[in-house]
Amino acid sequence: MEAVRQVDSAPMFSIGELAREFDITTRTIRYYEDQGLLAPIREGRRRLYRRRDRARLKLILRGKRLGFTLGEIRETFVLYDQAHGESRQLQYYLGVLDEKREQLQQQRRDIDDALAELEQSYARCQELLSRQNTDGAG
Amino acid sequence: MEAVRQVDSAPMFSIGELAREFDITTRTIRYYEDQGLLAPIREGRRRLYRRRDRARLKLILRGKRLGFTLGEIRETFVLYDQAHGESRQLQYYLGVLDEKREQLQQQRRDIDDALAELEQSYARCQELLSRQNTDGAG
DNA sequence: AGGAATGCTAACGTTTACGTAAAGGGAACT
DNA sequence: AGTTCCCTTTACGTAAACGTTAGCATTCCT
Repeated sequence: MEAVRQVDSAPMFSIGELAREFDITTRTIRYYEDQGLLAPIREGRRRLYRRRDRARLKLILRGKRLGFTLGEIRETFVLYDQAHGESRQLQYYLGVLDEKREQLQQQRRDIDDALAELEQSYARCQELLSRQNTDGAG
Repeated sequence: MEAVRQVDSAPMFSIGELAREFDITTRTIRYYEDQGLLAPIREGRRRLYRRRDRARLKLILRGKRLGFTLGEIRETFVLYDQAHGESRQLQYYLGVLDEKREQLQQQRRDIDDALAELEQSYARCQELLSRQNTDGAG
């Protein structure tokens, strides 16, 4: 047997499969669960990850690539899950989203700046090299 | 006297001034120096930061906003400072820059994805609210 | 001159995000 | 039956990035 599957044929994953797929350790995945970021179902003692668990893991890893802490990532999950209720909750959620958008846009500006500077360095570097190859050759 | 200045009128900053300007603690700034990221000059025991020290601090903070570690940031500084020499160094530097570009572009994709999802959540949230205001009123 | 503000070093404390054993259960291959 | 995987919990260890406290020197203000 390769992939763990349920009777209803909904795709399920073992912790090892996910670890291999995303190139992280099983320890890391368990730690995320410990921190309230994942909630796989159990088959006996074993963890079974559904599609949505796998999707959340993807979101966690993307968040990490962007420099967010696990705490920040968890908060977005909690908020998202709570955003199906009263008007006050929804209003609050909208505010949080506004802040997040601000932050992401700032990050994009930072990235664009960094990329621009990188290209300048790249060009200067190439110039130096081509000069060395031209007048340094004997 | 407000800003610390040298005889030659080159603008200099105290650690406190920089801390206030960038909304960080002096401890943080000293820590960056400890980690080899900053190298202010001394006037007796006191640190004096030149324009380039301030510029580096800006770069550090931008790097941090993008989720880079202080170690990664230091490496870019070291490489940049060394990139004025032999062909081999320059070649190596170009390779590093290629990797950095890859990474930054990945991050931009992540951000764009995150922003797109955020806008979807935003729209759904607003829809829910407008519905509540419409058929919930009476 | 006396106090407040600023700066210094040294050192211990703290949070985050895991790494790394240790000790064991259960299935499967030989 | 023995070994090999894969999974489990528990728990101690660790690197990074500062926070915090202590004790002391300067400098500014009044």
